[in-house]
Amino acid sequence: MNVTGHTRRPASIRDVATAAGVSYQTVSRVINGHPSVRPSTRERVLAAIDELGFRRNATALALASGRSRAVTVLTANTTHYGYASILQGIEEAARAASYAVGIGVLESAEDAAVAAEVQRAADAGGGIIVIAYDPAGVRALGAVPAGLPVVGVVETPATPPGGDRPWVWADDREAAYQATRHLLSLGHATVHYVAIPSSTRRTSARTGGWRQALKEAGAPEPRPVQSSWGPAGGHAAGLKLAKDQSVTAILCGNDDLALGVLRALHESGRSVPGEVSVAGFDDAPHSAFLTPSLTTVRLDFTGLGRSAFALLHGVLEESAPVAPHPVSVPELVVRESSGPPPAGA
Amino acid sequence: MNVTGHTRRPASIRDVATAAGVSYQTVSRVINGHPSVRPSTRERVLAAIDELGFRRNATALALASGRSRAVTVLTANTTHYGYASILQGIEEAARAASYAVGIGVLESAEDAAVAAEVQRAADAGGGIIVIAYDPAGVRALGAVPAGLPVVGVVETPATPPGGDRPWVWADDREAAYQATRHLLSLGHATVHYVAIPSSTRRTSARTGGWRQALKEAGAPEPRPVQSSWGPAGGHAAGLKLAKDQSVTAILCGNDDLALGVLRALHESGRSVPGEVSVAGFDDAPHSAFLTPSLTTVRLDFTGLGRSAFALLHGVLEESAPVAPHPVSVPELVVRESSGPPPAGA
DNA sequence: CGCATGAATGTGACCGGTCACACAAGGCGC
DNA sequence: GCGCCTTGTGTGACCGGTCACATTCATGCG
Repeated sequence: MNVTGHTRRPASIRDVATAAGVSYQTVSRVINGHPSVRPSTRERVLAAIDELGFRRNATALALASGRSRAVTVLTANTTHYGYASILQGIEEAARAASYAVGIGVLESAEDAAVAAEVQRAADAGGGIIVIAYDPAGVRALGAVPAGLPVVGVVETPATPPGGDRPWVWADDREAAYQATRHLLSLGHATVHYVAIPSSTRRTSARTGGWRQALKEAGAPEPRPVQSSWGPAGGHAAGLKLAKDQSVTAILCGNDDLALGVLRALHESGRSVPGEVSVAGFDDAPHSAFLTPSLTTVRLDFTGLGRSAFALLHGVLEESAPVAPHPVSVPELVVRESSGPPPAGA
Repeated sequence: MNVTGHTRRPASIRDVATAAGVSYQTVSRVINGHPSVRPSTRERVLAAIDELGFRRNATALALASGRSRAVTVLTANTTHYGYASILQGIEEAARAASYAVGIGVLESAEDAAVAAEVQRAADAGGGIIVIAYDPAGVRALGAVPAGLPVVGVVETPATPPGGDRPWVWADDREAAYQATRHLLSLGHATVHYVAIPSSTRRTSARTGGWRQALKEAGAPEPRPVQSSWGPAGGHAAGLKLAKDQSVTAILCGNDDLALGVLRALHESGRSVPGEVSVAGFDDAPHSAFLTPSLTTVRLDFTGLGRSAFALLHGVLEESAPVAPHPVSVPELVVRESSGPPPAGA
């Protein structure tokens, strides 16, 4: 090991070559595991590498070979539970594969801003993963120039794509369906829905699953309440719904929204689950500890992130066969916030 | 603009040079804003750049010049509110300065694993920001080889460092002090503390602020309850404290912990704030919407992240003067979860 | 025994930029 | 009219790897 205190320029393969008495190309062969290197030579080179503390320069590798072992994740948000968990999953998988992970935040959904951010991601080299749950993400996915390796993390598509499309998704349509059926099965006449901002299409996957469950049960379909991502949005929506005495069950587009709704119901003097049942979406870490604890549907966001990376990895390197990603089954988690409707209803 | 559909190799400065009828060096001068280029020449080059859709190759730039306009953030976690917010702040500032942001997660605090992750960050080139609120982070900060540009985001240091040290921190010591004084001022005999895992030192900054407030008030100092980061840890700690009828005020190391404590008190039949007051730390987005809403101390994590980047930016480029980062003042947010102790106590 | 074959290694060019320096043309002072 | 400085531009080497090809030497086979 290099123990000299000087912060000298790090050793290059030519330094190693000189130290080992071979050509730089032989060093290159050794670090790349090329078979036709005499064992004794390999030994000497490895010794020199160790002695000089050589590390292969990632920048030079990227420039010379074109491959860069890097992913850039484009996302509108890094703090919300779902987004953060997907990012975590990507990072895990990327680290395991020795890939570097970069992030770019889509602060605005405006076309020019999105395009600029996509450009930056493209400049970084390597692959791109776009989290396309919102308008900014959807636009970014669309703005990625053809030919670049990219994978989208999207809502459940209306019709499953050809199987080889570079997209992954959690089955949030099914999740919404399950949650709605759960509430209906408790005896509620219908279920109201507080929606997260849709990705761009008229009907988001979550809304679709909710609607389907209502339709199958012959329940009336109330207008969904459009909201934002955070608890404040849920709070506002909750205050509105609380005024309507006929509302006995509310499904929320995510757990943060549900939190706001719970608070609004509390402030309006309506008890949960006595008078109104509430269900969330995502099973965020805090949901089990709320009072009342929140009935919700768990989605495996971390696994989704891992799948996204695996798919991209397959696109970037021929090796790993691009198995169509396993859509994990959402899991209904029944807690205190849902129960039968009040007797009078 | 290049409108041909072919995914051809992107244009290099030599392509632009040929198109504009100049040498590649002149193109280099134009894209770097070098003054001595005849306006008419500059014009022609810019036209060629536009026509070919030329973008400067970041990898080649990094290799040739040594500067890489990139930051890698090393952190033990990306999903907890504080960490995620710091990351968000860093990203914002980095984006504004046209820097790429990479992340590396310290999954284990084990020395070898930490060292490997630090190596990866170093390999990426550019600067490093280490979030050192926990043992893994602290070790990573220590493992960064001398000579590399690095900034640490740390707990309030016991004695403010020389002013030019590449560290930033929020005043969490003061924040804990304020929260504790608030609870004492309501009439509580003392305040119990549920601690997040300390960074490594015996006494964390938060613990120190709490202790100081107790000491100044002449209040007895109960043993802090060591816990984890998430609500589950707070729940366990809360169940223990709930059994002790003398406990009337609890300060928690963060809002997630406080959430778990609230739940534990609820399950134990102890009312908040009637019998027990609870205060959190960080003012996470959901804290205002809990029932009861959570008294907490707000820390500007996003601003902290921005400061960290600004400091690193100053280290990497001589330009921006390295103003010592402004330690923002924590803000006590009094909500429903704190009140006077029960009459009998 | 001569030659094709393959293993082990070396040489030069290249990736796309930057840097140091050379060089031509024009303006100015003397 | 000469030298000198400044402005504008071009040439070659270099950053640290990879790639394509050349070279050397030992081996197998007709």
